[in-house]
Amino acid sequence: MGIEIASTVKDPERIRERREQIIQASVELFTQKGFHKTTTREIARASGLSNGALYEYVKSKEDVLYLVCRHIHQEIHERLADSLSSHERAVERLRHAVASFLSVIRDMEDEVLLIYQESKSLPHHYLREVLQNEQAITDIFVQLLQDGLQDKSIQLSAEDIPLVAHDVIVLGQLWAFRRWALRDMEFSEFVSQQTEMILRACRP
Amino acid sequence: MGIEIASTVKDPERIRERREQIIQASVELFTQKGFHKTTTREIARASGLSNGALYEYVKSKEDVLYLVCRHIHQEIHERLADSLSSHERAVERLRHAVASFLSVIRDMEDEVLLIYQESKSLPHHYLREVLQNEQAITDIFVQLLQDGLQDKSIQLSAEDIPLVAHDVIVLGQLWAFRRWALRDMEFSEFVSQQTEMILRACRP
Amino acid sequence: MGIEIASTVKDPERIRERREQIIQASVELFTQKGFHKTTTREIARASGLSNGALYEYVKSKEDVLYLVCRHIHQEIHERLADSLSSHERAVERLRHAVASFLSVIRDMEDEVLLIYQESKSLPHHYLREVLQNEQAITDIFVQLLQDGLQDKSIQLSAEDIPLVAHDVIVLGQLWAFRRWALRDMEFSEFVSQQTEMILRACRP
Amino acid sequence: MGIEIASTVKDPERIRERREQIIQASVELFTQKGFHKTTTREIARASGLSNGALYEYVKSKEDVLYLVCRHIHQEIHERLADSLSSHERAVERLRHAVASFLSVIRDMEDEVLLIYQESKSLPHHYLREVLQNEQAITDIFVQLLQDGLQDKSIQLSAEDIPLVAHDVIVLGQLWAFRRWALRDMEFSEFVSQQTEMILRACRP
DNA sequence: AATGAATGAGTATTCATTCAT
DNA sequence: AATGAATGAATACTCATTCAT
Repeated sequence: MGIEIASTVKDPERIRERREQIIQASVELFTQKGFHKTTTREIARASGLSNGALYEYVKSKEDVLYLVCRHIHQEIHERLADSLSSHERAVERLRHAVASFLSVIRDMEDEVLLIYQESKSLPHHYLREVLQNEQAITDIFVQLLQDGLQDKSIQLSAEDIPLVAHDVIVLGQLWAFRRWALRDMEFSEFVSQQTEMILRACRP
Repeated sequence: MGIEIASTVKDPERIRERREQIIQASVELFTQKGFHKTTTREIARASGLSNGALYEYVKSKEDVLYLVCRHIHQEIHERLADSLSSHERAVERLRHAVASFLSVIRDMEDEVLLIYQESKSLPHHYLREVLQNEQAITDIFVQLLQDGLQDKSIQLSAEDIPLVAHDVIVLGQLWAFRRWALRDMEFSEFVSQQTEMILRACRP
Repeated sequence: MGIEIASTVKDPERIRERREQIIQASVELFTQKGFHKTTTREIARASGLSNGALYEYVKSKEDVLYLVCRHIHQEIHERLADSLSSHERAVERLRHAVASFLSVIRDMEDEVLLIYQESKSLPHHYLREVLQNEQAITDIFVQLLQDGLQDKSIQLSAEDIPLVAHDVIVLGQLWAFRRWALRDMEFSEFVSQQTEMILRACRP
Repeated sequence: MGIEIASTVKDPERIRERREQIIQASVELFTQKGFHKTTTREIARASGLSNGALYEYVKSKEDVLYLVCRHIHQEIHERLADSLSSHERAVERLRHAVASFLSVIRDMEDEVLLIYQESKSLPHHYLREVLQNEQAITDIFVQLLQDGLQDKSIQLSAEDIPLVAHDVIVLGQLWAFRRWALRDMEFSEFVSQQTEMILRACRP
């Protein structure tokens, strides 16, 4: 899944493990210092690898950024997908999904910000992939909205759905990238307001 | 207004002109290549200045970034403020303000993105200032919402207003930073959907 | 006296005045920060001149250093020459000269150090001149020693005189360039010890 | 011994070797062109290292200067200490030490000058160390003079000893930093005169 | 597979000097 | 005579990447 990254190492399991280390270390570093101000030496050291070993699992610093972005998206996607409820009415499933999504955003504030701020440094082919992953998350809400259309628990014209789905995403991400403006707000308050905002869009 | 940036040049008019050149050139460069990948040489050359002259108007590369961010915010703020209508009912003034804001975002897509992606590279004291400017823009909508509360054309609990104002901002900026997902959408379509979304939040 | 330094300014009196300012400012700056770490801008500013005006009275930064070195030597030479006493016996005149010389060194510690540490940065033709000035000061002691030979108040073989004169100089300058080692020593103590050292060399 | 200088290289033996190269090259360069006019590129190239490799063995240009000064002092100290004779009477040991010291100064003219002229460019903590090393050399003579006091072969009041020791040093260094004035003098002549001067100070 | 030393291109910034006004 | 803006060469230091061992 995603773009294959070349490695000089044969054992796939070892590759998996080492890249796991690299990703853990890099998320930490990138969120703290930013991609450009993090050196590959720092990445190697924090990953428990030597300078040279790093380049056996990755061909460039940009590869690391891609791995990190992909990993973050995977985690968000997975957590969101896992939380999907099985209420009968789609609108209820949506309400739950929004709540879950907001929780994920809260837990992964720094990571969400990281993707927004650093993904522009990705080579084009990686960026495309990353945007697809972002879309895949959005599509979860697209699906829920379509379900709602079907079961009539949501009132929207079909062509409005894509944008509404994006709206859901950014209304959630707001918690991450306007955090500086929301210092005093309780997360629960945020959840109820944003949920209300979104659900209003789904009523006639 | 804003943080004073030292210059070795005495003539204030000349400083204004040259910094104007620097800003124009840098917006272009930063939006195309990003702040880190742009060199000061490129900035100087594109500004029509020599390497040395650049540093007579600015003390560091970060100064340039701050000037750029401030400039962008000023332009957005000004255009938005100028467009405020004088309808009797606040809700109408809000509707117009949203429309204007979205136009501004459309015109300044790259600049909006620039601030989101590069402002993290600012030294702390500059960043604070930049965030204040972002807040100042948000406050325009805070004011409109409060007006609406007053004249009863908007129904919201007072404590919800700040977040709604931020919602307005990100629902607008969405056009800029999720542009890749909206390739097929007409701007007018975007405007009407987002306006609807926002106004729904203001009704009982 | 000394090497003529070109100037684009005609009025010799004005040149004298301005260079006086330049020298005063530069002695201060060079002793504090060293020649290399002092910029011509600083020199100009501290001299009360504009950047450009500085270069009307001097052709290069090295010119300034030369002016400074010459000025220091002139002052030392003058103060030493002025203090020469008229005792009948040369050995007494020598004793007084040594005392005067040590006073001058004490008063001009920083300047003496400056010449030792920075004169190597002078272009060759200036350096030669500066060394001649240093020699001229030494020659005052050469003369006194020769006088002593003549009047028999000093016992030395004639060929030893030049080196003894240099010894006098460095035994005096020691106060300046090993100051860090003499923190606890009274100047008067220094004077009496060094005088004794020198006079012993002049006895049979 | 001395201040530890950080290196990114692990193998201590390699560090020793490379720094040796760096020191050799830098003594040459610094004595010829001075510290400020020598570039780090020149240092690297003359050391047989790449630009980057230089900075694996040293963190700054000032580090190189410190290494050079320390090396010079070490060599002087070692050669002087090694030459100490075992004559019964301290005054004889002193005479020999002076002769050895003067030989060392002659062999290391440029290096002695280098320390005098460039050590002011050292960061404070390095300068302190360098002055301590200079003092350590002086202390060898302090010790000899004290021995002489003990065995009565030298007549001095105890409190005069420190300054006399410094006198010995500068009377020796004179050969290095007033070389321009001593072009015609035989070194042997210099030795006998300075030795005589010093020994006279030690007699009643 | 791993190490870590080596490479060298790249970059922000400074500053002596010039020159149009 | 004076100003001060402009120039552009120069330079210490960094860091992604390679490669011998």
